[in-house]
Order: sequence, then structure tokens, then C-alpha cells
Amino acid sequence: MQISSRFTIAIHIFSCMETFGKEYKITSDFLASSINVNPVIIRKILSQLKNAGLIEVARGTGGTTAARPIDQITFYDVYLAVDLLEEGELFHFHDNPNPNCPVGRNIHAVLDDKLEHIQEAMENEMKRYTIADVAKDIQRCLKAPE
Amino acid sequence: MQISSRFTIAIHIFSCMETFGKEYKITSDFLASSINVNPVIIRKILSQLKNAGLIEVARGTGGTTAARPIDQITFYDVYLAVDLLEEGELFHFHDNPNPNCPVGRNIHAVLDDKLEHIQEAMENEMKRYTIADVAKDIQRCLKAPE
DNA sequence: TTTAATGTAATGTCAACTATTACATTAAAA
DNA sequence: TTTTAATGTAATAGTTGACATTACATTAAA
Repeated sequence: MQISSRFTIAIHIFSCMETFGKEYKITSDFLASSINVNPVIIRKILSQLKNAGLIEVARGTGGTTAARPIDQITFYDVYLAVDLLEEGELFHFHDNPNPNCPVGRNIHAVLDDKLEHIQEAMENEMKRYTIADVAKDIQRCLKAPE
Repeated sequence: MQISSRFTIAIHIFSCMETFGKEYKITSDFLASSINVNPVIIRKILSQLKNAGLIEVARGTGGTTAARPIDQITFYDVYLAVDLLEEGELFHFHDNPNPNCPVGRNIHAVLDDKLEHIQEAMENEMKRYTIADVAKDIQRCLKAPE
């Protein structure tokens, strides 16, 4: 199972906002064209980012801006916002191990902390990257000779 | 999107092999009863573990054993074996960013190494745990007073 | 030859992802 | 005030993967 493309799309959205925000109004159609997915998908993700307090979206007139400085928006913030986990658990544990079996009775207690450590390792690495890092690298690409 | 329960089931399987292997023959029915899923699901996972060279399965007579010392079988080995990733990629990147857009043209190049680092952080943590760690903790639970 | 396994094909249900159409709502601008 | 160009969201659909289940051919030991 892969992590949904909503995550990379969300990063792409922020990158467009940063790169084009001064020149263009950032609408769902504009974004859909750069990202190449349906505008309704974009609006859904924008809605999630808004609910997470990461962006502001103007109704009626349209347009989107970051709700705080982009060097304070980490990959982890975005990851949480687009709602990729059920109950915050990266691993889907099989639901009903047999309580009458010594292993079935204890497997959860024994595994849980290890799985948490793994999830944390991933989340901590996600916290190390910000939208600003991406925007900066995009700028560098644009300035570099083809 | 969560990581499939095939992973925790596989760990459970190894735990049963280690805990009960000397006393019982470890069949798919035996495992299915401890794990509480259909025996065919177990056989599918056993087949994946076998293909990855982690276990040996006896046809006809039945029974399963680890193919090498369990302190040399890491969570990462199991994770790879149960085939959770497409092309080894944890993140599903949106497929067709617009090549005519400066951001769309560069987003992949800019993001890929960051996503790899995140994936690696998770995988490295997975390599730190072995089946032996789990088996040992199960033993401790069994000895402890209720 | 019997028996108790594994291996696997076929089928089904369900949930999530992504796409798409349609339209009510909004707020600025004309 | 009307027009216009957005957003918000419901409804529907196709596709895929997870997991469940039945059925049965194959295997190898007893």
C-alpha cells in the first residue's frame, strides 16, 4: 500500500502558490492544470489544508494563500492534513488475534511500541523538510540553464 | 492509507513458529486459529515469506520453519517479503504533472530525494528490529505473573 | 492407499482512490 | 443589482487492493 498522491499533490499546490502567487491568482483550475488532475480533487485537498489551518481560501473571488510562513510548514503538517492515517496508525494491525492463544493474547502489547518507533522515525524525518525547502529548490531549477 | 495487516500477520506467524515450533506442527490452520483469519490468507503470506527465502514450508506433510536464525530476520525483511510497495516506492507520486509548467516540470526532481530520505528513515528503523526481539518479549510475557 | 497438509484458482464483499458532472453558494466587479 | 468567476460539495462511476471463502488438485508421509 502506498501513501496516497494527495500528499505529493498538496506539496505541489504549495509550490505553485509560492512560485506563481505574486503573478497569478491561484485557483483550483490553475492548480489542476499544473498538476494534471481534476479541479474537484484539488478543491478537496485545498479544503483539507484549510481545515488544518495551513492555507486560506477566498470564496467567491477565488485564490489561495499560505496561512503562515512556508518555512514553518513541514511535510509532516501536510501529511497530517491530507488525512492519510486511520486513528493516526501507520500500521494496520490484524483485528482479532485469538485471546486463548498465548501468542495471540500478547502480540499486540509486544509489537505496538516497536511499530510506534518505526512510525516516529518516519514522522520525524518528515518534520525536517518544509515547503520552503521545496520552493527554494524549484527556484534553483528555474534559474539553472536547461 | 495504512500498511496492510499482512505485515503484522507475518510477524505473528514467526512468533508462533518460535513459541510453539517444538511442541506443535505449525500448519496454516494452526496459525489461522491464533491469528484469527482465514487459512488461505495465511497460506498466501507463507508463500510470500517462502519466496523471499525467510521460511521453509513442507508440502504434503505440512509444517513451517524459519529458514535462518531469527535474530537475522528483520522487520524490514518481512516488510519486503509481503510485498507492500509498488516498485519499492512508499509514496505514490501523481503521475502526470504538466511539463509545460515550470513547477510541474521540476516537482519530481525536487521532491524525489526528500521522499527517499523519509522512506529510508522508516526502513532503517525497521532494520533495527528482528523476529528474535519479538519472540523474546513474548517469552517474557508468558513467564510474567498475570 | 489413506490422510492431512499445501498451493492456488475462482468468486465475492468492501473500502479507498481518483475522475467527473452538476449545481448551489459566494463575493467582487461591472 | 446583476454579472461573473470562483469555491464547496453532493452524487455517481471505474479501478484497485484487502481480506474472506469455497473448492479442489497436488503432495508426501504414515
